[in-house]
Amino acid sequence: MREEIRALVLQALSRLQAEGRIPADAEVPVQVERARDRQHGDFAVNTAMLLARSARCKPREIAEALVAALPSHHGVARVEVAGPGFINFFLSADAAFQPVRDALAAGGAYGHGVAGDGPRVLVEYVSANPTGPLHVGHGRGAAFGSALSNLLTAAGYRVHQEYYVNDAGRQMDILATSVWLRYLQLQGEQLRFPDNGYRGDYVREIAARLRDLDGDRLLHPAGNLLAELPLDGSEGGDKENYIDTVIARSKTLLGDDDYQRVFRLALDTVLDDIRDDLHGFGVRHDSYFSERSLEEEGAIEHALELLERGGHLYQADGATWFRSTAFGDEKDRVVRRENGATTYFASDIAYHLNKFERGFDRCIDVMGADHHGYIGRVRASLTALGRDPDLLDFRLVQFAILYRGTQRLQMSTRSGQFVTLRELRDEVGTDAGRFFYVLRKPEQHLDFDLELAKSESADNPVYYIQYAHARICSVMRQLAERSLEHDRDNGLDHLARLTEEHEQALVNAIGQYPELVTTAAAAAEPHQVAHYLRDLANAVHTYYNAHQFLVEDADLRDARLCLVLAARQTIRNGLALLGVSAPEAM
RNA sequence: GCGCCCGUAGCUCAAUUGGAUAGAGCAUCGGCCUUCUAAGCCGACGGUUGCAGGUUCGAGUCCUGCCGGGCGCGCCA
Repeated sequence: MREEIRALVLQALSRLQAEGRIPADAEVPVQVERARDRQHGDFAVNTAMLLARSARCKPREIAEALVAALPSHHGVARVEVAGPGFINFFLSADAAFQPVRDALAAGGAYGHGVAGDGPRVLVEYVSANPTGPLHVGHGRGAAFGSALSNLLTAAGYRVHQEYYVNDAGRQMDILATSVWLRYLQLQGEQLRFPDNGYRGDYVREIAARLRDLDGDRLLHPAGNLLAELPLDGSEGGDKENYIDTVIARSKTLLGDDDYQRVFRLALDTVLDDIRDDLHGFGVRHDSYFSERSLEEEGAIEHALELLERGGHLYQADGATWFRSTAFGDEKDRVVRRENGATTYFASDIAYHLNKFERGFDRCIDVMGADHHGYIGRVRASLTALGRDPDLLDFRLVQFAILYRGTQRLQMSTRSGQFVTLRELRDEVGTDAGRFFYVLRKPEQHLDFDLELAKSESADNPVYYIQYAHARICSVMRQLAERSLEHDRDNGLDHLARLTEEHEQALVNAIGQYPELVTTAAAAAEPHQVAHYLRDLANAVHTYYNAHQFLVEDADLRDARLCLVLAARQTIRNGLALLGVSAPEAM
């Protein structure tokens, strides 16, 4: 309908231009927006106001002229000029009920574009270092990225969801070494654990598994490991230097094959756990992309070579630098260290280049807001490589601050308080967890109150929406109990009986869903879906309280049931985008 | 110091991306269950959108400068 109104206005415009009422060269976008207020009809057009200057004429006069030139249309009942020069469109009753017919006909596809023919987009999210279980801090990125992916899919994009696995860095060596040290302790070796080692229970569990699988094959006397070590941080030394020395010695003592054995087991175990955790949270990536594979397949050298060929690299202080300042970055960045190793940034250049080489039309990186410093240099590298940096979007997700009632939770690993995503899921459930994480726009800090998320009360917006869905299901159960049946076709034939204000408000809300999906997808803002659903649920509850659906009059009853079933379908579709279930009973 | 993000009702946040009288929830107060689930509904109270300028038919939204808060500024990942 929106498009049809647009077409009508365009026709009126060209008529006025032909008559010379407005300049022929005036280029004005015709924006059809949904009226906020029922008083202003269904749709509003602001074209007259935009034309005022170039036409040197009062907006209201242009609006009057436009209305006069407007072709008639069966879907439009009435057109008014209002306010400073808005043109308000009132839909005919028949056109106004179209959303009900659409929602019932399309079912799970209502509001969702045709799948599989849009641009290909890569959404990268979570990408947490596989050095331990997911933290509640990762939960928001997971919920956001997943909802965004669903939203883009619904809007017609072909979405590929990816997790970038940082399996190549020093942190991974610290993990592997931590596991081995715990393994040695399990075998009865006496040694002190490094300050910088990973101390979580999961490290001991991996160590125990290593012992079960490999017995004492990897056992080395602790004496060999501990001989002539520098002082650790708590001993007055440098903890970074200490752990690096322990890592180096572990590699020497174990040899390449055995060290890799420990490394792989640690990585695989942690990654399996992360995957399982995400699945439990309704989050599914299509692929896990290994940073190490970039190295192994020469992708990093490939990227650096391209930069070199373009003259974007130079040598200084023994290292190789990328002249990112030439592309707007604050300072140049090292890509190859003095010791010959490439940096994490070099991997990132190669990874992003790889994304585009795989043929995606667009890429979106969802990451924590603390990584925003990375945007400039990654964009710079893409530009240097001859790619269009505007095809890569960054969505920064701010931290979530957890509360238990009014008490703010400290989320340090050390405190042993509520820290993992799994614990959060266990406590509040996937539905509430996912909903609360995406309730706020991503760049806004999020206060996540566990008590509220758990509460089965009116305060809890998740239940409010789910309850609206369950109530409609309950009505249908009541219908069956009364040995009545719903004749859908009869209902659709009598939609005109739905004349109550609450009914029109509900139809209106249902009709907004398709454009909401489009808008929210374009803005990459899943929170719009959450807010929309709250409004839709409110329209359902209000209607429910004001009117009986199961009335004697079969025509009216069938029509009302068509309306609430359309609402139920819309709630279901919207909740699915957020990864939240739509229970039939509560 | 430089860069990015954020300042909206007592609290937590929206605002169709520049539109009409800035809206919800919570909290407070007052109503509604003999009727399809009260996890619901209706009403009241609550605002100089951090401050000061600017841009235009129109600014919470855009530009400038302040004030306040968060994050970032490694040959770490």
